[in-house]
Amino acid sequence: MTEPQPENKKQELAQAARDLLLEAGLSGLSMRKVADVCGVSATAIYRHYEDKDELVAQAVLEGFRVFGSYLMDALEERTPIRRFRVLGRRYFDFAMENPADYRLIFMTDCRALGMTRLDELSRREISGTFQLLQDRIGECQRAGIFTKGDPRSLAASVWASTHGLSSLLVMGSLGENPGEIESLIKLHLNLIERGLKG
Amino acid sequence: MTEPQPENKKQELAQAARDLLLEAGLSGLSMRKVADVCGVSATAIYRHYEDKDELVAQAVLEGFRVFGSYLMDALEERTPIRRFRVLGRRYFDFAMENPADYRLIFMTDCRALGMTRLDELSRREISGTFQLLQDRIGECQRAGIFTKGDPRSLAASVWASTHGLSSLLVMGSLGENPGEIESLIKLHLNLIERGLKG
DNA sequence: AAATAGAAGTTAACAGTGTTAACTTCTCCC
DNA sequence: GGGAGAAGTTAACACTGTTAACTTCTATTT
Repeated sequence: MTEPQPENKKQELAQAARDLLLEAGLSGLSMRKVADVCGVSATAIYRHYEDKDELVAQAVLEGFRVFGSYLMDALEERTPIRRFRVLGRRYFDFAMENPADYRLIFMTDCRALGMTRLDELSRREISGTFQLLQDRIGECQRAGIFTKGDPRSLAASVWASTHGLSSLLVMGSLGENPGEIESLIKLHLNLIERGLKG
Repeated sequence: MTEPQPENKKQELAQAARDLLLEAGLSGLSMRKVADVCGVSATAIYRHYEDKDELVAQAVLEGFRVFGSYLMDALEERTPIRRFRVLGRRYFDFAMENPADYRLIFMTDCRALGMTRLDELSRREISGTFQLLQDRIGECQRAGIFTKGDPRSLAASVWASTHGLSSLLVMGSLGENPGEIESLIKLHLNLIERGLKG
């Protein structure tokens, strides 16, 4: 038990990569820097990860876990409409409280950067989120709260506008004033719900 | 007049950079490749551009011009509501017809990549687009077509959802079927207009 | 016309990148 | 004790953006 806390090197490397990623962005991350932080040579990383792409994907995976935990709060609620509302609210909460993660997950053009693993991971996560939303909309429809119509299309519409607003907020395109931001989110959530009620 | 067609080297370099960018993405672009295509040494580029960031920004600038020309079509229309509708439609047209440009302009996290010039450029363009939209909404309000309310907030809402749907479509998260895509766009445009009519 | 200034190009080089190959070192199991 | 395999090492390769020093050409000025 001479080790500090990390149970194994693989996790320590991923954590170091994540720290660098969140504070300095993709351009601030290099194999040698990660290795230095962990007191190891750069090539040692390749005993644990196939390449940089896989290391980055692993680092971002933790962000996905956090994201998932935010959304899962919605399932604690007891009625369909409350689950739907909390889902939307928690999505924005995640974006505003973890902007660096949000950018990495949803605003990084992985293909253009040649990061295929991270791309796959993101697509899967987006897919999962989409399904979660579609299910919430479906149960609100069955409860007679929302208008009838293809839940897939409705989910696409809702998810698109939610993602769009989050992106703009995270980028700072709509200002930094917390009060204004909150009122934009409220307006948006209202607009969405009104649209779904037909 | 022994030159092929480009009037000067600076433009030729930007065009070569743009070609590489559109076909191979950011990771497929390097100073040496651009130089090779133009039959010149890599360091010659620095006689025309301060650094890679500036070259890339110049290459993407052409994409902004195309984007702008799509949106300007809206101003040809003769009534406020038609201008508003065409603006939305042309936005989607641009995204679907120029996905690589769309990604570069609106889906690249420049800050995380250390590309400050491109970041600035994108912010300015986004800002301009936002103003254009806000003005269209404003004139529809004055014409009594749209509900009263802070045009800035309404524009944010509309622009967010439009950008969000475009992003998802460009990423292929909502499938590739042209018919489905078109109906999603139609659904969305309808939803927006309905929301704005109160 | 000769001289000179400046732009546009060159090569060599530096520091940094991801990644591979070959070699060591350690630990565990038979 | 001996072998296996995981985890580490250094050296090296092929790239990356970028700088410095040097040439070369063109155009203006005297």
